[in-house]
Amino acid sequence: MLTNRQLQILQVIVDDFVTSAQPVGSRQISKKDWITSSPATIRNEMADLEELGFIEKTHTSSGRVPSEKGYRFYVDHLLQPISMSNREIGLFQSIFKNQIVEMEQVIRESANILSDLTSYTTILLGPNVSKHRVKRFQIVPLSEQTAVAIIVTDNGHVENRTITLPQGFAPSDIEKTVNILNERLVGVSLLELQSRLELETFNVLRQHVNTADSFIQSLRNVATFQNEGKIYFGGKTNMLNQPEFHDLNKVRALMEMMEKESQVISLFHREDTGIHIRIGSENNHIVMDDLSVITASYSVGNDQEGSIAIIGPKRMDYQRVVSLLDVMRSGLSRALSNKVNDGL
Amino acid sequence: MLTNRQLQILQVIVDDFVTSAQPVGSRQISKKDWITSSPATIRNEMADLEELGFIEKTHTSSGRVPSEKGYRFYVDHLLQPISMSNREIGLFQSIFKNQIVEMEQVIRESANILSDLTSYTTILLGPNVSKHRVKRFQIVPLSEQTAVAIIVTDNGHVENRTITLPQGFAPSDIEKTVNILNERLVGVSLLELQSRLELETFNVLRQHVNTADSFIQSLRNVATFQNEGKIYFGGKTNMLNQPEFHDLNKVRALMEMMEKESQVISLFHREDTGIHIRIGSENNHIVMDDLSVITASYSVGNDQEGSIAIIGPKRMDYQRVVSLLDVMRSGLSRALSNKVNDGL
DNA sequence: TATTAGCACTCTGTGTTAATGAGTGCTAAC
DNA sequence: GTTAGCACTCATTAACACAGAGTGCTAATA
Repeated sequence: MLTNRQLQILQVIVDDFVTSAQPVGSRQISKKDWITSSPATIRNEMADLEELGFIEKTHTSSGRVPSEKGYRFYVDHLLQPISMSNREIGLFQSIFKNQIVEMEQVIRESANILSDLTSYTTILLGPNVSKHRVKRFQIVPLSEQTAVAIIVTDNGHVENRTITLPQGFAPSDIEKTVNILNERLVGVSLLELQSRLELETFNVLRQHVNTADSFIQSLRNVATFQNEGKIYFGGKTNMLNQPEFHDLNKVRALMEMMEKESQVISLFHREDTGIHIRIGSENNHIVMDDLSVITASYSVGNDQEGSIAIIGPKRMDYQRVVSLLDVMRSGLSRALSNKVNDGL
Repeated sequence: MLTNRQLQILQVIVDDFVTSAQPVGSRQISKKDWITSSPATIRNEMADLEELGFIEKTHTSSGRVPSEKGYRFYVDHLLQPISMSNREIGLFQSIFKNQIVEMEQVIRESANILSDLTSYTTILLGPNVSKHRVKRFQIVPLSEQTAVAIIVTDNGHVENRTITLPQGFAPSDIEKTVNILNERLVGVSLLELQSRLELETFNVLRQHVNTADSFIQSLRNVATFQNEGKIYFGGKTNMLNQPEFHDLNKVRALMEMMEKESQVISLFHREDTGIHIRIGSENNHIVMDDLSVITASYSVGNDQEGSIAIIGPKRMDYQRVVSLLDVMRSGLSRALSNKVNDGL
């Protein structure tokens, strides 16, 4: 168990290092006016904190830097919520107050504002369409052989695919197909769509219209969706301003990581709904060893729908980011839920 | 007018500098076996070439480097088409041969393959929707107050917007609206849609359905499109491997530039249809002073539809990139045109 | 017993100097 | 017109000294 003084010292080390990015020395700590001990005493305490694994030296005679364990302790025990400035509150309200219609726009703007306010990088995982339910099918013919298949979901998302029509497929066949699909599949979630299509409609379709196998295959194709939401970035280049990214190799590694969708998605921990913090190696990804990720999820209606992540250096302003994320999460949830419930 | 020997020397300087990124010295040039002169002679010629502005020294006693004027001359007079390797041809065919349905996927893949083959960055400007023509309108109600408006264009593109319905708007009103829109606006290009909507349909709508001003405003909104195609990137991080990007500030400036849509679009010169090369400061953008951009446009059907750009260091392999771009341009045009004409 | 002042020691960062090497320009010879 | 030879320039690198920041330890102090 840490003594009170040790807690104080750890807190100063983390706070100072977060703002200055420089190792913190005993003299620097002793200067804080709420710290009464002399540098020598602090050095002794620091030696103990180091032995306990909370802080590290970058070389024999340098000041101390928080270790991952140190950050973890800080985050778990020393973090205190802070309130936001008026400017910040204003910015948030500006996204949500306008009667905004396009969900995509709200999300895009949220990502930008978050990254502006934090000067870190924001990743926003959009609502996962696979939970949405089919509201309406539509097939619009483009030519003799091609058409566009459209699915509108209950909260206004539109999916579309180009499909190939069987030879000699008449407009009436299209109409029949659309009717069959709408009769049987409205209300089905996109996740189940593929199997329900297979079980309930293909046979019926074969009976009523001139269906070729290629057409069935096209329809299968229509019912295939990405099983993760769309990814939005904010402030991708903010990271380059952080001193830990003076190393070009790190920059490249991170940029390449962010180009790969699957790797980006693996940064999120979607198990749970609260705010989560992963520090450095806790992310299980070499590229992220010097970075921390803070995630939160927002909901639309009752479902947990999407996630927000902020990526910054391990030396991140955890307090601030956690507070901002919390506000943003609830703001987004409220804004998007209103939009959907708007008269259901 | 340059002598034959001067041409040879300039060519070697550009070619060698392109591959090595190191200033080229007289000895190095004399080693090429098709160069017969001695280093001293070459030095004299180089002094002349420098006086003419085709090459430069980085410092008093360094080898020579092509100037912008030198590159420009090289590109205008010394460039010779090269043929592609089997591997490359194979890669190209792999995109186009599969019966691909989604235009977006073809474009995305093209961008990736181009950047893989060149190890530069590719920007692909997708087809500009504003030239497409309306094939079908559709309005799908989501709730009492909201609906999704959908426009399908003649080549299968789908645009959609969420709109707000006037109070007490009945399903039959929606049907009437859709009918009026389809009767009057099918075949109109998206570019003209806004004005035609204004002139020809709003009055009719006011007569036949319970139209609120907010509804009219929503429809106006529906008819507003981005007037440039969507932007696709390939190999955004390739640039980081170029030695000229060892400078972090340049990296940041470039990355920030690529985040801004308008700046990216200004890189294209869409006046004309051929292959265009802009070298360094010819791009009129500080960030691009050390970079060259090669652009080409592809067409779908008869219209010039989209553009491809490859961004690399000024010290770029112009021959190779021009050849690749030429193949890609015609491949893309053919693939996308087939897709559209497919039975018109 | 806990704290603190003092001091030797360690490591980083910076500025200086010297040596090396690649390349040029010029002159004189071919 | 071409080329060999030579003096000169500049960038790069290594070696070295020195200042500064910080530590750990010891001995004195409250």
